[in-house]
Amino acid sequence: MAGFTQMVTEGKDYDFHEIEPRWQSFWEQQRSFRASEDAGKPKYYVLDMFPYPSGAGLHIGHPEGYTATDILARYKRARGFRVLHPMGWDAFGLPAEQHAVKTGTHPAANTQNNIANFRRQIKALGFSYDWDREVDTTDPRYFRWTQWIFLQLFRRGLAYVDERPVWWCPEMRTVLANEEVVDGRSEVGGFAVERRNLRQWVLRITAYADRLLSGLEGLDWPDSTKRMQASWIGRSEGAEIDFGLEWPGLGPLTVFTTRPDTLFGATYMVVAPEHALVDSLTTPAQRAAVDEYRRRAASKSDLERTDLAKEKTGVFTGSFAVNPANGQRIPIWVADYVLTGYGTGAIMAVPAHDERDFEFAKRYSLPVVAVVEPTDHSSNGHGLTLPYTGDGRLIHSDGYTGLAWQEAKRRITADLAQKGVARASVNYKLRDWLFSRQRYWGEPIPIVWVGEQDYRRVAASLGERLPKEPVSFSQDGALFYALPVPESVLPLELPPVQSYLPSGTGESALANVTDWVDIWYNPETGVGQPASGPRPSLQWVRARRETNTMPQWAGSCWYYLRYTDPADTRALASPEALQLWGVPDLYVGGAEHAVLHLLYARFWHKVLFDLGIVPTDEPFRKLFHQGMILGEDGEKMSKSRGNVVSPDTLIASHGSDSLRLYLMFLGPLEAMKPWNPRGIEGVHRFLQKLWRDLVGEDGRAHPKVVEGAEDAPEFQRVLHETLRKVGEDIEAMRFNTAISQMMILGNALHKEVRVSRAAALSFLQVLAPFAPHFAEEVWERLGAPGRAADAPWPAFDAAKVAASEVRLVFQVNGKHRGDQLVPVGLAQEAAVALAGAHAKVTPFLEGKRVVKVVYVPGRILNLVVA
RNA sequence: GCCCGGGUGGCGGAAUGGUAGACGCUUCGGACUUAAAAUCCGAUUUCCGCAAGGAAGUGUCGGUUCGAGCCCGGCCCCGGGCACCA
Repeated sequence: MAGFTQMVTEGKDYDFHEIEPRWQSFWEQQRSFRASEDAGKPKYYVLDMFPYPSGAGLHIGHPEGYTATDILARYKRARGFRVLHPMGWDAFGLPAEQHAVKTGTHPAANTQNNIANFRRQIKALGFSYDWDREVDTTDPRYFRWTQWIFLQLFRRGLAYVDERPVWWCPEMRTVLANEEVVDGRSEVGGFAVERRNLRQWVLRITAYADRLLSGLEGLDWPDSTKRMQASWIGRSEGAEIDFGLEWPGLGPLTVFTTRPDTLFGATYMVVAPEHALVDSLTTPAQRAAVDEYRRRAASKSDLERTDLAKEKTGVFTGSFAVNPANGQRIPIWVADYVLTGYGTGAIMAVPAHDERDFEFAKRYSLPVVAVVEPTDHSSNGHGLTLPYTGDGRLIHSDGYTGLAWQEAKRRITADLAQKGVARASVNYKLRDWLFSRQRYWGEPIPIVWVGEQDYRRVAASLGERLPKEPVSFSQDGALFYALPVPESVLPLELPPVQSYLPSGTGESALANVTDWVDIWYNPETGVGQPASGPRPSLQWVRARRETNTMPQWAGSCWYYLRYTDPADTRALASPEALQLWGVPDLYVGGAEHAVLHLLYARFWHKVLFDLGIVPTDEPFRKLFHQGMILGEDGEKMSKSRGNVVSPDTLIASHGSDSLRLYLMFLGPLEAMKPWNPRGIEGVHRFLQKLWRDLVGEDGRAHPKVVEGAEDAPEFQRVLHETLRKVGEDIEAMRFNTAISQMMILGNALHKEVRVSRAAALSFLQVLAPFAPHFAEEVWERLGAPGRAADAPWPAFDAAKVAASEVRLVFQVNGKHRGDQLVPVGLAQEAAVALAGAHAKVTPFLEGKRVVKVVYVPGRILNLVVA
């Protein structure tokens, strides 16, 4: 034993207060868990969703997932893998900014304090992270590459600006994304929000919709998560159909429908209040009513337009369209149950076969024509309850009547396409990703805005750095064009500001830093100088910096790549590192990220794949969600309920090994489960008992642990069963049953008078991933060489697991009537004979005839009697 | 409304279609102690029984099977997600 092995703790008691910090500092000093880059070993990359380092500190939910991945990381190392197991900080975020607004101190200061606290808490749990690879999304050396990725998106035409209605929170004076608005209030803070149009950066994630959907198939993810992503993407196949208008000058009114087969049942049309043709379609007589309706719709929040819109409303425009199937004149209505953002913002209404259209038609007494009836329906649509949305064949549809609806859908689409009035079409619910925030504490978007003439002048020299279609917006009659900042000046850092409060005009605090925002800009070098100063030379152009910053999702979209090569200054990660580590083999985190984070990261990853930067087109092959830990009362933990359990408190009272064990013993990792404050006593007692059985009065090996002792066969059986089961359970992430089995072995050990040292050491090895401090400490006390963590995983001996005798259960007509120890491999005849002689069984056979024998060797013998 | 997941002792939970309740908590009894804590030993699904033993039992109703917590169908309850996406 080298170096460190002087026993600091000589005590005979299990003193975790001394043991745990001792091993933690040992690991820290030795940097024991640096990822081995030995290419001769198979790699295993196990990733946790990195936390947002909040001021509240670690929540009990964090170490739940982290313990699971740590067990896997330690287990895989023992199995000969080179393991990448990193940790970092998703540190941009609103709370830090709000804190900065309140205190006037830079958000980075508070963020670094929180990180330090999180790091301390995480280290106190003894996780085997490679701390040399820690990443921090707010570190300019990190977000330099977040910005770099943005520039790649920009140049590929995947980033654009758009004036669009977004949630505006007057209280925070900032814009919120849809996902931050819950029930018409801000998710953080619970403030009222309203709609407001603002210029926004948007990422064209819809361009990847199909690949994001089809890519799900090969992933080892929870089905529910895959389903959620699929329904979020919401692909639907149908057709765009042109309806002629009575005023030909307007062109056609185009709708999207998934049911072209119901075209003959279209009895009216609906356009969204924001539809471009509403004005032209409105007749003078209807003008007042339509204008009033549109005004009311505009002032409604999304909440009112969706959740509360139990009763559909609308107004007639006064115009008619022509059904291309039968030439019928059908009225065009405006109604807010049709959404602007989906399809064409207009629909053909088929009340007989759509619940929403049916409801609307009833309310406004519009005609209802059934054109599909169930196949097994014998009458001609009489007695059919409408709306009918099920399977069936067509009726009242000239030329298509009698066809199954799926076939009719194909034929009608094809026939209309032939005439040039329809096209097969695919639509997605997925919308482009709003990618800007009017906030200070985020990655600055590396863009400057210049006038049209300047853009033309410099565009040629920028070549590939620009998208094919320029990104521009107009303001007060002038056009502004987006120029990317050259990669050479990245990172583009946040300038100091007087106040962190958003400007209040819809821009971030950056808008107030005049010398930073309004600049003379050199497009070649990317250098900016205050516009208040003189123009350095004619090469420089007048520019305004982008004042939006990126949303919090940005940094978490690619952090798993940075871990492979966290200090690289030439690339987000070197091709060698990306080759060496690839993508995570396992990703563990909460189901609350099932859609957004995981979808956004997949999107960026696919773009990076298309750029040839990453070797795979999916980032997370295998995903696992740990379940939430509820409070003692079965409710979600929250400060207001006063049911929050703190890791710090538990480490102080029972130690981190006990906490780790209990977190895993609570129940299946994926299950939602309540915290039981008494429960941790159980696993703590298990460790204490084991200590007393292995460590003697002198603080060294217990006298019952004997080198070379012959272990009792039953003890050997339990030991090898444990070696087998713990390994299998870790692989399957069934940590709770692995711990049960170790407790069974602990109980068996306790009953033995003498056990071999080898058996004790094997036990410690399988325990080590769960309770690493304890295992190392006892390993050393027993005088074993090296570290438990470095010893190869103990193999189990199948021959020792098998018992020579098994308990065979006798059943009569499927009911348990007795049992008996029998030799393994007992023949059926012998088993039947034993049952026939068994005192408990014979009464049930009395006077009966055995008509069937079911024999499962080693398990049951079932005699079916008549 | 639609799509998932789940209902097992006082509690958390175990159970390749083969002894339901492993393991732990709780509670009760015993040992040790002046005493308590800790520790150790034992019991702990319900009902009947002094006992031996018997009967019932995995939300509910039915089905498949020699045998169902597990498979199939209906219903009830709980949790999660989506929610005018045409």
